[in-house]
Amino acid sequence: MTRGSAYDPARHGPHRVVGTGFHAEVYAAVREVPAGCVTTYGDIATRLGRRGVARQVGWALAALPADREDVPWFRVVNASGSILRQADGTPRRDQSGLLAAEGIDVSPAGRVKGFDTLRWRA
DNA sequence: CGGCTGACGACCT
DNA sequence: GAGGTCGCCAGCC
Repeated sequence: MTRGSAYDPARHGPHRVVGTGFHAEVYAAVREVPAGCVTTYGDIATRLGRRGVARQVGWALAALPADREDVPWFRVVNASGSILRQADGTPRRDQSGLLAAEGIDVSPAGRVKGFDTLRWRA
């Protein structure tokens, strides 16, 4: 992300509404995920009728402003059931903590315990 | 218009 | 499980 392809508040500002309807579609889909469940980027993409665009879903969530607390982004994990982590292992946001608040355990390695049974599909 | 980057995923070794 | 490859496509330069 050397040239601002990903969401960068320093460049775009926290209030900038990025893109067209795509982001809104993603956010709407994520809001449908019930508390205590998890889903994947790929599932969101499929739910939007855009199978295979999991990457764009991730892009949209990366652009999610911090004040959008109505979007439970932390319930979205990758297809392996792993949560967000930076290269150094420090979470960019406390995803495991937010999940724990809903009764979802995350292993030290960053994987949702019982992912297969907690996984929610539309 | 061309090139580049990804909070990804399926598949292969 | 751990790595590498390729495809996906929106947004920015």
